Amino acid sequence: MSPLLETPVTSADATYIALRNDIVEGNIVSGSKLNEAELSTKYQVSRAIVREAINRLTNASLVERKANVGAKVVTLSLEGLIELYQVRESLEGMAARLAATHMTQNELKYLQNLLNKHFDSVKDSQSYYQEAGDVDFHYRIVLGSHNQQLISMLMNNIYHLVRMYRVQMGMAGPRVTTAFEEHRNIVQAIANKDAELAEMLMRRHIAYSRNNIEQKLRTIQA
Amino acid sequence: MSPLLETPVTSADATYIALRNDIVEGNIVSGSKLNEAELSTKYQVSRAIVREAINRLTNASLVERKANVGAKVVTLSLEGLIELYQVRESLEGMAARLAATHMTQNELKYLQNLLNKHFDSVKDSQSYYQEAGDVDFHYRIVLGSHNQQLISMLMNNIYHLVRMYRVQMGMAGPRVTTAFEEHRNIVQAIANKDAELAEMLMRRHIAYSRNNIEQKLRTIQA
DNA sequence: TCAGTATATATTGTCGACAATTTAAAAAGA
DNA sequence: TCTTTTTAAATTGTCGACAATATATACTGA
Repeated sequence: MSPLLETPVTSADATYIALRNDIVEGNIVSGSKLNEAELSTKYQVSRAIVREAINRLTNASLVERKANVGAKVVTLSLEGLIELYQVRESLEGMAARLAATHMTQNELKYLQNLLNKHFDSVKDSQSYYQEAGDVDFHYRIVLGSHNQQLISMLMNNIYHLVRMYRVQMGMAGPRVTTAFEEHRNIVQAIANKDAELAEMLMRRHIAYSRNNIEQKLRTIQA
Repeated sequence: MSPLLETPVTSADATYIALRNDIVEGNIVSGSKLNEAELSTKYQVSRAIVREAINRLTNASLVERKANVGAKVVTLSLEGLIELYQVRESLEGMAARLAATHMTQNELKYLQNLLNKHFDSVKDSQSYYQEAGDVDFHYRIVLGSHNQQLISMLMNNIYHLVRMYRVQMGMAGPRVTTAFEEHRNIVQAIANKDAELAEMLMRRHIAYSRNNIEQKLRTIQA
């Protein structure tokens, strides 16, 4: 599923992943303080390990740390979500542009295959597929950019926060069929090696998503 | 000078900054291994502190770490530089776009002032100003985006690596007058609140820089 | 001589304890 | 009663030591 199947080698890796999941899933509530000693007993590792995990999460913007005071789980907000999507639009747009020229035939095939499976599920209205399928779609294009800097930023940082917003603000979401159309056009542009168009379409795709989410949230708040 | 004057509060902060500088400046050569015990005695702190510093540098892409093996200073390459500039183009383009709508009057004034000073130095051909002035210019626009995610990425990660390339591959560089023109047009677009244009001009500005550097490097290698 | 194995060394990963700092509670003064 | 100061508790920052892993060296057998 996830193209980067994380294989924790060290104990710190495992703790990082566990803590990250608990934060993303909301088991540790957004905004709450992270007590190192507490987490140490919870995950059965030394405080040093917990500290390392927390440090990593700080770079991923899931946690905010203040010297001599401690770390808090990031507070989710509409503004934060918008900022996040602006960055996504920028980076994933570039990823699509680069994918258009750098993607291999095999990578492209995988993507088209994914699209077909996606199409079937849309047809049968198995909307449950949408979530994972959408994630994989975006992952593959990012990987297709072959830009390590870009890949690292999105995979290690941005996407975890995106997931956190998705899970906790609950946007499994409609837009299934329209999003599919957009995906199809993006793949087409990449297949045609039209970098300019690929970037533009990806940017619009994400901008639409952002608008959609914003609107949804506003109606909830109203 | 640097808008974000780093004030190290903890010993780990100071060590991180010291180590980072030594890497950026090339005192510790690109590609070499980082021995924790060695650095521990060098900076007069415990190994735990050194480890934390190394971890931070890993996220900034200045260091690569492999579990149970160790950390190496990143190896500079033309490909790496190109990837870096692609990311810059993407992110700083977005920063300029956002700055056009989010920048305050004071921030804009500062920028225009900077431009004037820059103009004087170009006129007097004090090219030494160019370096710091260029850096500050880009910083201010990024800050003007008021997007914390964007600011953090560029300030904490990208720019350190950019500086490392600048220092070690030695591109104080010409392009003084042409770059100045480009800067002027970007500021103009921001002042006019023309987000679209601001982004486009910033992207071109960085793309030009990249081409310039690439060309320079190729001639050296040839 | 070389391949493979076993041993020794060096280096990273992990831990518990102490030091420094912040926060909470108690005491003192007005 | 309220503000300020002092004291105590809790939490983070730092350290040195031990455990686990990887790398280098020495050894064995063909």
